[in-house]
Amino acid sequence: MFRIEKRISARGGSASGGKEYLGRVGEIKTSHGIIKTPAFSVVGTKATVKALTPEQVKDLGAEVVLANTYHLYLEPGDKIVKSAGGLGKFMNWDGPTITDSGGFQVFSLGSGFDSDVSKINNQTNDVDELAKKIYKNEEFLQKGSIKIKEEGVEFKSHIDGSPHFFTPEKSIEIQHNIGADIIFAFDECTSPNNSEKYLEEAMNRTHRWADRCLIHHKKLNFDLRKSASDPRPSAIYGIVQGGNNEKLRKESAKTIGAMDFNGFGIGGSFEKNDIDKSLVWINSILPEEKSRHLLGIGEPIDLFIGVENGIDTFDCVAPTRIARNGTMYTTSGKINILNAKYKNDFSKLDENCDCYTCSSRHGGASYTKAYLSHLFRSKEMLGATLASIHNLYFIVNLVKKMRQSILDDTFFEFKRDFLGKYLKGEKY
RNA sequence: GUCAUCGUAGCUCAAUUGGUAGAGCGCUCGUUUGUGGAACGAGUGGUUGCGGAUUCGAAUUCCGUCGAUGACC
Repeated sequence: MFRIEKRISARGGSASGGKEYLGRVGEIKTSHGIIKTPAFSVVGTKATVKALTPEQVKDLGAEVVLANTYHLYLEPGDKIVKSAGGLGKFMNWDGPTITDSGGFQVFSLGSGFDSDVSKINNQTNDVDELAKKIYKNEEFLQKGSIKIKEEGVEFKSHIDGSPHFFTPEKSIEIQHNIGADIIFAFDECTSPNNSEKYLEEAMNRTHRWADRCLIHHKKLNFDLRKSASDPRPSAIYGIVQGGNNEKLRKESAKTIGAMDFNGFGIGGSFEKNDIDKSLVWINSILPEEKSRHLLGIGEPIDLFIGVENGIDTFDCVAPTRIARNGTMYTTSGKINILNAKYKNDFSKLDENCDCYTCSSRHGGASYTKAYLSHLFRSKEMLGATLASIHNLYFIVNLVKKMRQSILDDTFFEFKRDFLGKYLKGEKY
């Protein structure tokens, strides 16, 4: 299902310094179309890209949508999605789809709950402070609102508090009902505040779960081929864990990489400034002929790091989430449209952007910062829509440009030019 | 004109029998990386209409004054 077209040239220009690079351009074939990689998958957790119609999502250039197992299981229920004809039909998206397994919710509703940790660790290096956090975190895991067991994970619904039990088999079953083209193995997404001992324990559990997911997935696909007149079996990706630990990351890549998955997800937490190191550890080990998805990463600088180091697909809520809250990407960095200076600024959001929000190519005047400022200040829904279109276009297109630059042998020049402007001279 | 009620942050309002002024919204700034997030955090902001009096101490009691609202002449 995955084909590599071209690799970042090791000899390509002085910027590469003759180093070997893992980055590549390729294609993933799904039964709902081809994903040209590297590609950014937009996130539509509950079978909708928040604030946008599927037509708008398509128009801004998105190729693939990622939805979430846990959320769709809770509402409206995976059986309803199945009855609707699957995720794509249900939400009126005819392109490729992915579902995440619910493994991230083990983190976000578990040790990440009610705390300010995210999967990117950008916090203190103070050893005592870290020790305190690790202690607090593991205390929480003992008595928190989720319980992690060998068999699976006990959840409490964030909607009504009702109890639910997810096993690897259950997650795969739900994902088959939802019916995305690519599904993920059920894993445990760990926190940056987990101790090494816990990371290892969780990683080994994730590996055992990966095995169970694969077996159950094959069984369901086998049944599907026998019964359906138009079988469209999904592909399954295994997930590499191991946190920010070199030994564990390598071990996980080796173990998961050796299993019979169609591709791989790279999950868990990262150190903000060391994402590239982790990716080199992992992607040097994963079989290169299979595709790799970096879960939940989507800041421009991180996307460059991912593409350079062999990531084929990404997904991230950042573009849509920050858009709804008034932050927008521009070629010269992020701006908060709610800042006072934009009230009277009648310039375009981004002079260099061709999206619906910024460009007059769409049959009218482009929207001004002053207008967007007004929409956000008065909490008008259109603000979220225009900002989401812009941010998604910005990110989806950025990755497309990276793809083209690899084809043109200008990846490093493009990276230098883009980040030079985006970070306004800051070091990267 | 008379009587009543009321004047507290930009706005709407709090403040136990007098103990030295708070909230929500707004405003300013920040955060957001497999969506518990159209969310969250921080900051700014008042000689309590004005002038007196009583008291150790007044947004709170008393007198005067200005203003608002209502009722009645």
